[in-house]
Order: sequence, then structure tokens, then C-alpha cells
Amino acid sequence: MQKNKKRQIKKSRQILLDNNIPITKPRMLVLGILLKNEGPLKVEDIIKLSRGKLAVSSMYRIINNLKNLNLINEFQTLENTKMIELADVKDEHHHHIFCESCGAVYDFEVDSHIEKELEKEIIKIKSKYDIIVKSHSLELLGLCKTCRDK
Amino acid sequence: MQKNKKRQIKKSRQILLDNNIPITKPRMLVLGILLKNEGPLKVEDIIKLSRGKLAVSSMYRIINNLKNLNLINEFQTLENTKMIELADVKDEHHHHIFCESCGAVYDFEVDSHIEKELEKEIIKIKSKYDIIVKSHSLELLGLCKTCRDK
DNA sequence: TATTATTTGAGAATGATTCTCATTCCTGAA
DNA sequence: TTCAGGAATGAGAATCATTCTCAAATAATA
Repeated sequence: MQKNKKRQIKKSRQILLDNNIPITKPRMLVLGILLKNEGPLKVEDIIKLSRGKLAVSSMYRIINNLKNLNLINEFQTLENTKMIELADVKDEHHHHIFCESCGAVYDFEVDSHIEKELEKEIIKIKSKYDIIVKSHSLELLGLCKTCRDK
Repeated sequence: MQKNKKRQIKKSRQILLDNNIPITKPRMLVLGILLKNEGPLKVEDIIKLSRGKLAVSSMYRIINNLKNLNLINEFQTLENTKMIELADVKDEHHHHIFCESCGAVYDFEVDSHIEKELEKEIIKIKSKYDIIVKSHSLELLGLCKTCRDK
């Protein structure tokens, strides 16, 4: 998977260039970790995966950086654990499933016609509450396969 | 509104009786605050509204109590502020709107046909991911009227 | 390569939440 | 109504995640 790694480095670099942020080792490291591990990660996971190559304070700073540039999404699990994931570059809209037993988090997408229905409904809600809606997310709570089988 | 208050006390008491929890002053106080102030409250708000009649540690304990009994819902705002609200006894399903500027949180409901569509979609997701889904929630993010007008 | 502003690392500081344990308070039995 | 025993509470210490501070290291740029 050497090739894959090179692609990740290239991509990380490109993300930073595109956003006019200096390319530094810590930033490349965090982006690399997020690119390599698809789907949401705990802060704790990122710290582990960086294997001491990154100060905890720097990691928080970098995460906040990337969040402000909308390059990553942040959300909370049921147990209030903060989860971090790269914002979907392709802009596919996805939602989250939380397992209330083991705390696992999965992304999912809904049928495009449901997305459209949701968007129509959101337009109604906008006018009803007289607000601007910038984004939406459907969150499911339940039991994953593994926990259900226990 | 004396009458209203009595109704609240009665209701708080009933909630505790129904759930076989001893009726204590601190629990009545927390329930009273949640019943009186419809919609989500910050932990901080509950502390203020209890005006020193309740130890902070007790308040957290009581909130966790009620949460474990599914009597209250807990969720996070954008700024990661924990919000507490009484679970809807009538079991009307509601969702949340977050204002990303001032942090306000509002509840809303969607048309029943959308709820039905969502439920159908969730059944599909259940089988696709082979999970048990216990609840769902739609979260909107945007700007409230006041912040928009600024 | 030298300059300068920016970023980083390390640990202190903060803030929210949980824990501990002595005291107080409910509840159910007499 | 009183009492005993178990459960809940208050106060503050302890913990945990996150942010802050500032001297040292690093990146962009000329």
C-alpha cells in the first residue's frame, strides 16, 4: 500500500495548498490520519495513531483549524464523545448511526428522493420559524449487529 | 399562575411515583424547573434557576438519574453545550434547530407524511446495515431570525 | 541562506463533570 | 406517629477533556 500512502500525502498537501495554510509536519500528520482511516475518529484515536509524534495541544489546535475551514466535521456520540471526520469532499450528504451499546458510529446515506423530501420540508420549516438553515443531519440511535447478537 | 405551579408539583410527583423513585426535594426541584421552562435548558440554566437550593453535584446526579429512566433527553449544541429537556410524555416526535451564531436551540416537528417517509427509509437502513434502530432525530443548523437580521 | 511571522511542544490553567464520604432525608414497619 | 435502615444529598476534592501561554522550532519568502 505504499502507493496509497503517497496518494494520501499528495492529497493532504493539496488540501493545505488549496486553503492557503502552511504545510507543516503536524498538519500533514493529522490529515494523513484522517485520510487513512475513513469515517469518524475519536480525538483519543487520533492521539494514539499519531504515536507521540504530535503534542496533544497541537492536535486540538489543528483540528480547530481544519474545522474552521470546514475541512472536517465534528459531532458527538451518545456518550458525548467528540468524533472527527474529514468533510466529504464530494459533498455527498451523509448521516450518522450511533450504537448505544458499544458507541460505534457509522455513516449512512438515504435515498435521493428522501433527501429531496427532507429538503422540501426544511424549506417549510425555514419559513415557519423564519430562520436560515445551512445544513441538516439525520441521526439514528440503536444497536449495531455485534451488540444486538450479544 | 399558582394553579399552574400546583399542577407542576403534582406532575413531578407523579413522574417519580410512576418510576418508583423516592420523592425528594432536589428531584422535585429539578423536575419542576424542567416542567416550568418548556424546551431545552443548559445545565448552567438549571443551576441558576435552582437559586442555590441545589448542590451542583446533586443536580448532575439527578439529571443522570432521569436520563437513565428516559425521562429526559440530552443533546449537544454546536458549541458542545449540553442541553437537557424533559422527554416528551405525549411521545410526539420532535427534532432540533441550532442557531450557529447565538447557540439558541428550538424544537420542531415535521409533517406526518415526512415522518412516515423517514420511518420507511429507516426500515431500509435497518436491513442494509443489519442494525436495530431505536430512535431518530433530524438536526438543522442555521441562523435564527435575530441573528440573521444583524 | 537569512529574515520574519507562524506554528509547535510542554505543561499550566480552566471548566465541566464525577467521585467520595459524612450527614441528612425518605419510606415502610411497628 | 415514631423509628431504623437504606438511599440521597451537599461540599469539596479529583478527574478528564480542552484551551491557554510562551519560549523554541519551523515554514514561506526574498
